[in-house]
Amino acid sequence: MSGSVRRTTMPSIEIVAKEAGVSTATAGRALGGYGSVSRKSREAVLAAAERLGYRPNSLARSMITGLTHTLGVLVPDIENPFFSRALRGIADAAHERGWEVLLVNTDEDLALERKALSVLTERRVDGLVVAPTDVADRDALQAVVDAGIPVVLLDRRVPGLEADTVGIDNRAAAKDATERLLKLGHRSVALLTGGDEKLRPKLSRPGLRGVERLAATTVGARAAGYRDALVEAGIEPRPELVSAEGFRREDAAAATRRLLALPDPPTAILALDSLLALGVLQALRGLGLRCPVDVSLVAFDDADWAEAISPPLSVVAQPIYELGAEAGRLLLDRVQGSDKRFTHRRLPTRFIERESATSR
Amino acid sequence: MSGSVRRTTMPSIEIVAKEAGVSTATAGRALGGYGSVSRKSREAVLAAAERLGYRPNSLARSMITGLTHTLGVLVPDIENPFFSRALRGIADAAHERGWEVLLVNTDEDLALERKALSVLTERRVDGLVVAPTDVADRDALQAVVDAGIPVVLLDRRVPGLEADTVGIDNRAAAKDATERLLKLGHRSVALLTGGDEKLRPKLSRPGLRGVERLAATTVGARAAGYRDALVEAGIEPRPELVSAEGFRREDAAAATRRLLALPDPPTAILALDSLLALGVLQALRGLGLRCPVDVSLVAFDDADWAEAISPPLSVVAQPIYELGAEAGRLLLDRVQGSDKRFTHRRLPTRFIERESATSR
DNA sequence: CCACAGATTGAGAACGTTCTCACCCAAGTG
DNA sequence: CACTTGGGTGAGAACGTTCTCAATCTGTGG
Repeated sequence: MSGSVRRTTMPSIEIVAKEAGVSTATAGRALGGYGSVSRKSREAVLAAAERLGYRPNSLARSMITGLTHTLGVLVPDIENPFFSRALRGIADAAHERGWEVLLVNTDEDLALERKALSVLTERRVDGLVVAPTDVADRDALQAVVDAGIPVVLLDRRVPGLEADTVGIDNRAAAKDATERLLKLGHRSVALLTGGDEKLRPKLSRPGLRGVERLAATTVGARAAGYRDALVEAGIEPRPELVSAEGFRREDAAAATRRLLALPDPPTAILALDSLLALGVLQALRGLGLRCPVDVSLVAFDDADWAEAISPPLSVVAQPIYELGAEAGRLLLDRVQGSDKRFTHRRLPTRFIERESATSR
Repeated sequence: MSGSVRRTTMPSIEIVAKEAGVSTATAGRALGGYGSVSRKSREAVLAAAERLGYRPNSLARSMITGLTHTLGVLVPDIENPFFSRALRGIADAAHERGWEVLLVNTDEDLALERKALSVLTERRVDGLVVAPTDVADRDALQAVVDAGIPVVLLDRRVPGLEADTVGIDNRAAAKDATERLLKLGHRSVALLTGGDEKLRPKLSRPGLRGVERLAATTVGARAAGYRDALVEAGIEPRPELVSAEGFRREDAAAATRRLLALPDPPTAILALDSLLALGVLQALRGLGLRCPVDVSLVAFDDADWAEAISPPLSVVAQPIYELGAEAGRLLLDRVQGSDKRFTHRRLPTRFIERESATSR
């Protein structure tokens, strides 16, 4: 432990008891509101506490009760609007029932995620909401569960883990979005996954079983849905139209330029999150092309700017806040002793048609 | 305490010690890495710990050391990109030195802020980063400081509070932005503050001393800077061009429509945050007006979409991440015993000229 | 062999709560 | 009057660590 120890001067229950002329047991009862205390004692204790500026020490309380009233929350990137909105939902659900939130950014880094799980376990959080990194460490998560800390997974799933999950039906949502583009007459639709380059070959040419395995991750499930729509429409998926070249805006811009330079360029693009959509728009501007007249665009997530820009963006809106709130509620139910079977809750998405996708 | 008590089965140091055949004191030394332990004992203890899946209980540790290694963070709205980015800075600074972050959303609600301060005090956080609500409760904050918990204020200041503060020079930044619009030939520049309706009369007609008092809040300081620029340019400020009609996008859109319906409408608008700018853009679209040919626009904060939309938005960029990181570092310095005088750090802003503001 | 420094060890206190348990006492009951 | 009932009370254990301190062990130099 580095650093000098700061010793605060906050009075303990014992001091308050002495001041009030009663035992610590009675003072504890008066302050904690349990057991039975005479009116006289209670008033004496409360007055003494007020006078001394007594604040209960919740650490000591937690030692006894075995509850920290703290929920750990692990997200890859708090700056991502998806996670900050979901976090809001989690925090609200927690506060509503008297819990606080200990937040850790994992930065999409597996080592950090493992470290965080370890730290939060030592802090004895009552439960954990985890939005796992794409390659989440099943064993590390299972170890937490085995230690008696319930876990709820948000957005992404981890096969084989004993935990509740909350998310959307990614495959269906992506399929629906793709179908809408196809219905508008687009025959060559590109997919911007934002995923890692390593993922790309798997996304574009999954084997028969490959598609199923893919569907475990969020990106994978959406890619599978995109594929589903193409196949059902009798269109042969073209690997070069599936891009997994990074999740930053610049990556998406570069990917867009590459796509539009193809001999047979796409006439529509499906972006798997709103940051990627920004990259597309930026690239189009740079190329002197216009949306939707030259290229149609549909994105996941209804960012606050989606409605305000020109053209207003057509999006697949997820109930992000509700996802977080539901995860929080589910977790607190477990913490408070629910022994129900693990549930996997899929909340409905909503396609919001604006002006960025038109018929060809 | 509501809910049933979950009793985890995690082994304590005592169990580990027994398994290893040593005393709890020795086991503690071996596990904690303090004091001196023979190689043989240490190995026995570590092996036993591994076997039993021992995880130290940081609550018990905190009881003894007086340090929770936890920083409390109070923000009005975690969904606001400003705060989520600043939070990222705080969290990174904290993690770097081995601290965790307990996050509370105050929702711009004074009662919630007070409640949160109380809860975090009881949790014995080692320090607090607070982005106070506009009408922050000085006394509640001072009580925390008096209880021995150092506080660092982020973005907004609270006059008379014994705390470090980190932010930008709001008055100068707003003055600079306004001057740039004036230099482009605009003579009637509107200001969208996003503040509360109650604030408006104060903003538009501050008395001589009023300006000084105003400058204490972020919105107030920026309004003062806007005024400074006008006055220096010899332009009489027009109260009806200063809008404080709410901080949501729709509020800004409505305000814009009102402004442009004036007999002598503004030719340029300065929006005090990026969400308000979105409202302006949305209103312009609705009115069939174009930016910048019909109305110029400059906003605070370089949102991710600012560069990608049409036209790319000219902005006053704050070093948001650095503000958070600096607040975190300053706080940890205090926690670890720095007794320096309170500092008020102003980080530099940067005007990014893009295409939303042109000469008239 | 003895004295001594330094490493190693364990008993037990401490942190600030909640919980268990026995005890006291006043008020009722037969 | 003896006997129960139950609210009110305080002593002390418990939670799981770290810290203090005295005791024991080890090896070294004389």
